[in-house]
Amino acid sequence: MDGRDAKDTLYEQFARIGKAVANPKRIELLDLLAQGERSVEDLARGAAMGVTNASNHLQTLRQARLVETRKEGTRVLYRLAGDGVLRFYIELRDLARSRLAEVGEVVRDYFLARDALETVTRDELLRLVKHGDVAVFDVRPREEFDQGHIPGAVSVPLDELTARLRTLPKRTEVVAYCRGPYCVLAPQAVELLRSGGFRARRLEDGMPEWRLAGLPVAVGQA
Amino acid sequence: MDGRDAKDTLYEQFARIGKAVANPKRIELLDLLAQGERSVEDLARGAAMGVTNASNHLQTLRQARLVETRKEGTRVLYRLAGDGVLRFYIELRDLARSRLAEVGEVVRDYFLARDALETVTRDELLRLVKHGDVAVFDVRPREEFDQGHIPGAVSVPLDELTARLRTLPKRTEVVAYCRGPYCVLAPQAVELLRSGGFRARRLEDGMPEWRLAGLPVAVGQA
DNA sequence: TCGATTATCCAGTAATATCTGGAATCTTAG
DNA sequence: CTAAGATTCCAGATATTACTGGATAATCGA
Repeated sequence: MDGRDAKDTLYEQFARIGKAVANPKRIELLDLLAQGERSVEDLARGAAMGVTNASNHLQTLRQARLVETRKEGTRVLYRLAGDGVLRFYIELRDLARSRLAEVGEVVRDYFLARDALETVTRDELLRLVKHGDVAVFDVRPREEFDQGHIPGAVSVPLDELTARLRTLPKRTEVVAYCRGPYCVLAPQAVELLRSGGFRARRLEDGMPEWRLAGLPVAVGQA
Repeated sequence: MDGRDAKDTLYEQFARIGKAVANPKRIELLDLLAQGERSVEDLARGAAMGVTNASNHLQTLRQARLVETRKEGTRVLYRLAGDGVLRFYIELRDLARSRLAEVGEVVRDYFLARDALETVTRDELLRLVKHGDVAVFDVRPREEFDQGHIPGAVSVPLDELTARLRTLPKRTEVVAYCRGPYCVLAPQAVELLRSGGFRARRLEDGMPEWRLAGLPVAVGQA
């Protein structure tokens, strides 16, 4: 075994991971999977692509050992292959953050302007929940809520929010959270709540980061 | 701005980072740059490729903002663009670690069998140095030592080690370190030292990890 | 067992990446 | 100002990747 050959093999293994995240669609799939396991068709719909194509990308991710599968009846459920993958994805995302400053104004505003809305850190939220001072809204789709949510949070998908406002006492403070820092659901929810006269903030990031921080997670329907 | 367009742009930015590390040679360049800044020709030699090719890869890395440049006379010096890049690289490397178990026995042994040799953690080494109980050997090339090394360490490139052994008291314990967990310099040094009758161990990882952990770094010739 | 549903496999095509040599650019030494 | 050295730009051949649509395999409910 030559030193050069060994090195080549080593860096080739590293590059396998790199190749897996060299495609925007595959990253979007990883982002969806960070919320919990999902079927191929579901993922294809979520990432706006054909089922065949989604299946192909998922195969690629599986060969790189970033995702794992489980069969349930006629469907194949994909999930992230461990927390290491999530840590890696978050590191990638944070590193790419500075690049967003370069792309068009429009995109920048779409994702970054929301930082202006006041956010709550995980620790703050924990404290608030413990004192019972706030209502915590999980504004993701209900299936994602069921797969894991912050204990004490209630599932309020965005399209049900308006209806829910009518039964909510005006003086309640609300903290909304969703998939992560680039998810637009929580910011939209906060906007809706504020225009309805409520005090509302959003969690600075989302469910995956909460779980990765080792904080408690509740599973199943509330 | 449509939500789909915005998402596409977002994930495209993430994928730019992915594409940058989708090639084994580029990863090897990053690995070299983790030790400090180097010129194009130097990097090309270190990664065993043509200068033109190396320059191309470095351009790619620069466009992804993973590296930055500085001109010095007729040469261009490349360096990592901040600690975020190093953190990302380390996360990638750790994630790829499990894949090494799949490749041939030969490669696995070349890099992983060395784990059998007893290692020292960073905290242990700090304590040992403070008590003055050990000699710390930096077995990387001298240029890398000059760009940053553990305070109190002496530069002993591998090819000078044998000569150095003659002036070393037999009862001295030595801790050797090099570029990182996949670098073969320190393990080879330990082997040499032991076969010469010395007590020797190696640091579990290398200089970049030491620096990233916020531990003190000395610059310049000892 | 049969039809419906879900996922994967299998070409074929368009697009992209990699590597190589030679030419062009820039900087310093003399 | 000129020559030499270092780096980048450019053009090409080759290989790899991304996506599409049709065919195939696996599973479930009736």
